[in-house]
Amino acid sequence: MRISKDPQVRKREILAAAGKLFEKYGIDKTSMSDVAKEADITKGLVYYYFKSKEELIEEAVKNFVFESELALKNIIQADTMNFYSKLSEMLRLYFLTISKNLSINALAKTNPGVYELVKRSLCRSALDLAGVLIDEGVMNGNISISHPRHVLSILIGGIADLYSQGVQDPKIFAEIIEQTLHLPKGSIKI
Amino acid sequence: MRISKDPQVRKREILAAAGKLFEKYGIDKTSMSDVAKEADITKGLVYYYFKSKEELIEEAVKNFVFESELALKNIIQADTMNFYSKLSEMLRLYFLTISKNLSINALAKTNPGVYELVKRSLCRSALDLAGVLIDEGVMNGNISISHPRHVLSILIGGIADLYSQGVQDPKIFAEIIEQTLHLPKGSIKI
Amino acid sequence: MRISKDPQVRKREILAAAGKLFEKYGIDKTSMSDVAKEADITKGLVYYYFKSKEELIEEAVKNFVFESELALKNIIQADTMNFYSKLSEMLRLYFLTISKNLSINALAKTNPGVYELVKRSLCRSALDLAGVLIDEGVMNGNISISHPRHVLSILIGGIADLYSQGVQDPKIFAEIIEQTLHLPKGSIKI
Amino acid sequence: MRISKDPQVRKREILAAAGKLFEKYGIDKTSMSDVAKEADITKGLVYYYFKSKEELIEEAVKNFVFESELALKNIIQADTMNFYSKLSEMLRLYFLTISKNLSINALAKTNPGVYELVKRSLCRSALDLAGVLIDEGVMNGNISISHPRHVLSILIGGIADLYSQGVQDPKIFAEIIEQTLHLPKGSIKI
DNA sequence: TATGAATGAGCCTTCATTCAT
DNA sequence: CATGAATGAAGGCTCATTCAT
Repeated sequence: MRISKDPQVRKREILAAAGKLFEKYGIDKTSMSDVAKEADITKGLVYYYFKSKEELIEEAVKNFVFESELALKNIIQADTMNFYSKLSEMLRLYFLTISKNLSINALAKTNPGVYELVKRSLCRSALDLAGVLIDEGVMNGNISISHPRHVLSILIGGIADLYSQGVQDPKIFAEIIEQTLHLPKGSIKI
Repeated sequence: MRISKDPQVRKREILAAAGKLFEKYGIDKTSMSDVAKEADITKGLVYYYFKSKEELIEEAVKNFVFESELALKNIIQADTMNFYSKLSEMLRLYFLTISKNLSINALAKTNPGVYELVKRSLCRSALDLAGVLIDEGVMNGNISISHPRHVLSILIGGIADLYSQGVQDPKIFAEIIEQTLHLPKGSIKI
Repeated sequence: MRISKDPQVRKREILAAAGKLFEKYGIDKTSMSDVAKEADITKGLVYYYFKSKEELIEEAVKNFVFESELALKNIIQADTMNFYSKLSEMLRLYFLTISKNLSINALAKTNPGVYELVKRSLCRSALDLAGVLIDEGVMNGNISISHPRHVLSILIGGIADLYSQGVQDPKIFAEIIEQTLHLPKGSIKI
Repeated sequence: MRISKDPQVRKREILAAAGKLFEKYGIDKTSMSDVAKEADITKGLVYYYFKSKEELIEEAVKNFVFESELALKNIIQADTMNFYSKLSEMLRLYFLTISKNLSINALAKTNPGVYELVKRSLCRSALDLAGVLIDEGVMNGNISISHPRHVLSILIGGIADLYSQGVQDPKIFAEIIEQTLHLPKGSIKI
């Protein structure tokens, strides 16, 4: 039967369906048919909203990153916390993001061109946001290491990898981060 | 025209062609036809040497990892250097491997099942080898941080990422490593 | 150019095309491309209606057997005829079936797995139906030979073979059948 | 290693290998590679002895039929037996042939064009040979039915089918044959 | 908006056949 | 005689994309 919906809603539904399948099976192994089935519509309609698979991918990824970014932003910009709390909070959120959807990685690792989109995009946003924190720390004297942004970058990527390899104890990460950023012991509480 | 070659040579050529395309475009987007074309032979011949695409992939990956491992082993097991030199040497080699073939990552990141094979295999081997060094360092008192292996793991993955993002100055890496492992300044020379 | 048709019609057309080629060239030597060409559509569309060649074969065979069965049933179950008329009628129909589509045999003999499906299915149905007649004849005293069902089976198969070898005079068959079943001369009229 | 053999021997070996595989898997599903492997030689050599697969098939089938014929001939032409003994003997042999190598049927049923070759060839030879017997019987007054050759043909084909469907009791066949050829009870002894 | 039949290109794989050695 | 590397033409199947309704 023929169900008409608000275009915006439909589009979001398709994006959601695509995102779900992309994460689960990878982009290459997800066909437009699959997406249509998952969204409970016909292939034709998918093409009505997205010119091509490529466009669908692009938007799905944007969607993805956007959601993550949003969450990060909200928390990190809170002005009520001190440096260490913010860092802690941010890390907690980061782990949440990683664990809740190991899918970020799934999506990323699974797909060629997309990898850059997601990883870079996520890292850029993480760096942008966390970077401000870092700068703040540097200015406050809370952070004294050199190349703080690069170190942050290494941490962000490396931690995600470690995590996906099974190391998931927050305490360990806290210690490692303190150590790596040369922060006082116990300053990070995840 | 018909050019016969020593099977060993042919096989290597095919493996090389496959490796090249896999790195460049990803495995899924490289067809057996592409491989044949790149190797300047017919599809049929590819199948003469490899029962299936899967087998070709497997061997190409093995090939890949093997070469990297070999190089790492050779250098790291040299008994003539002290801790810092070995670490330096190893890092130099690591960068060489990464830079020469960003392909490791390319290959790895691009492909689902393959990702594990390569990354795990490479990381395991890097950790195995470097791990010994680290342990040595711990025993010697050269290394005093906690979770040294995890930190190493983070560094290995994170550095590769940073590198592939365009940061390629060895000095920076040296500094970061010294800092992260809490080694004396200037101890690492890449 | 693009011609849309009622799916049911299309499906039947494909089945018909497949049936035709299967009979003519054998299943193995008929490719999905051939079927598509014969049906004047693209391969893709064949796969739109049938998941695989196997499924197409299965349905084509079912189609085939079904039609034959249907006709046999209708006539043999008529209650208005006596034993000999029924037998005559049935034989007439049998020859019709054979001659109209020598294909039954063609299809059957040509294909390994399929052979059983068709031949067994057709013979079973023929035996089931004719068997009732035979039993009736035995009870009426119209048939007095031993192993009547086996004899029937031999006749059914053997007649088809003879027929396909060029012997097609109904009178000859009538005589042979009378003789073989030990019926009065002239009782069978094809 | 390179083993040279008498060409005639080699050819026979290849024919034997082909025959074996053709019976076991069917002609279409037997590749020239398979034949070469079975004969423990290379594909090239198969083509040295047989211009094409078709030629190999042809000769393999001839080979096949020839062997069967030979056996039939030998027995049936013995002058020491009376009509009924010869018929009995011939039937015994026929069953032997069928049972020993249901392969005849296998080969036959499985392959399109080949079916005719084998079946016709075998039937022709059976008819030729048995036909003489039948004629003898007719002349002697031992056989009084009409269309004796056609009946024979039906029996030959029908019996093989019945046999392959599981009915394999010689007594039943003897009875059926006596009955069908209108011979005295007990005259056939298989 | 929405449907779903239809297309066409491309993919992995198999195999009969050839040919330089 | 014999080898086995090399070719080329299909074959079964999938899927992104289009289009008439």
